[in-house]
Amino acid sequence: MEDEPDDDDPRRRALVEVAAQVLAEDGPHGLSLRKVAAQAGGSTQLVYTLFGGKPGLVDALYSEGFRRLAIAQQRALQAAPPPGDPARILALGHAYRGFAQTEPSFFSVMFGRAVPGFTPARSTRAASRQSTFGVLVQTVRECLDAGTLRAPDAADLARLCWATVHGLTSLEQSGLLGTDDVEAFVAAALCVPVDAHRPPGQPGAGAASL
Amino acid sequence: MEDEPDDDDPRRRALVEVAAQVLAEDGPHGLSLRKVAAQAGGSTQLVYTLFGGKPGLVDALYSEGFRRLAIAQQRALQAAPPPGDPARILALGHAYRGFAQTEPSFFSVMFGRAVPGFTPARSTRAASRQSTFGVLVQTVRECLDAGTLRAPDAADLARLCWATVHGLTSLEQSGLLGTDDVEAFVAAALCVPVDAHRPPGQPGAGAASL
DNA sequence: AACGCAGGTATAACAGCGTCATGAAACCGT
DNA sequence: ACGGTTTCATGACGCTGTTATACCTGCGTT
Repeated sequence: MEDEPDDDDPRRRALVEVAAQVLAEDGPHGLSLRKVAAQAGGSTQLVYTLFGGKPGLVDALYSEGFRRLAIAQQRALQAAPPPGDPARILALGHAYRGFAQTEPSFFSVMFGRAVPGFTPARSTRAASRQSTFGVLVQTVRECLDAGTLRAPDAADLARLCWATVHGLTSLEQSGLLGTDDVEAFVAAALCVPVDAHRPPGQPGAGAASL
Repeated sequence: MEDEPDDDDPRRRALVEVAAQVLAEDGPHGLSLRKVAAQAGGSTQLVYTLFGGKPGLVDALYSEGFRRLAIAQQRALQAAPPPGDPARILALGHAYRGFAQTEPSFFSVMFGRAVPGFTPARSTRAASRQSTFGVLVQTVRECLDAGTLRAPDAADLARLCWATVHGLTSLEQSGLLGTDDVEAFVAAALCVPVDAHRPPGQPGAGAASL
């Protein structure tokens, strides 16, 4: 009766690690159960006993992607100014874009329906969302509390920041943003959703970032 | 030697229409050559003679998606205030979101790597982009010329608007935006990238839209 | 210690996929 | 009317996810 994921099962973690490597190397299209199983030294049945099938494995990969994104967020915040500075929000945005560029296959699995039949489980989606979006909300809230940003609701502003950064990143990855000087444009654009809510008289985070 | 797409070939257009129907009904995962061929009353070879393979067919579907999006844009602008009013930009945003909700499978093909091996051809991507993004740039430029909006560059502001709307739409479709009252939030958020660049003293397009 | 039962694993098969080679049929210019 | 070219349908190949079957391993009982 006990069929909870049991995420600490070392065999599960090992298989997810192998699958993550295959995903990173061969892309979402090359992620096949036979390749993962072979590279893990077993048979495809392994995936079925541990994950119930490919969707289960991809679900674990989905979580793993958000876990890595959360790590990138954490590192970005550690290298950023202390809490209350809107530059921290920009740092999160750059970390987001950097993650998409470093792990485009993970990004596609998380946001782009890259694996044909897969839709993340509701609980997985909620948990993954919370682990990364919560950090952004907290960062925004610190700015509101410090008075360096003004907005009616922290979560709403965080949502808007996320959407802007995600849209820029997603369009850039799709090659639709326009090829001329993408880097500079994105760097400048990332300042807008923050500056738009900054009370006047404060120095902006500046377009000199990135 | 003549192997240009010849987009007016009625057989091509018919097959694209059938494929579009299969895509809309069964999703990107259910889009198989055998099903398209059967529904068109032929064999899979048809796709190879007309499109050179599945990527070619999907490439045509990609263009078709942007063509439909352009139509939605056109209709939205016809029902919007005359040129120069920033509300036209909002109307385009709502049309974009409406398209994503009406044709989610097309949206996934266009922006989300929904078909495993497919990447749009460079020329297809450029043409598709121009046909829809050009409209937005033009609409923004009219606002800049009318003085109802102020920004250093029309294309840059248009890019930012697109990214914001696309991010909101994409995250909403992925179920990651947050389930509580998505509609109202999106409606309000769509006003921000416009209001942020509006010279003070002008009445905003208001959050009462949508 | 030996047995029996349960669970996990590997093998092999099945249906479906995109793709391509083969033969037949149709079309078209000469 | 004929010869050449192009197109079409059929079937096969290798791949995919999934599943049934047989084996084998390990644990609890007697």
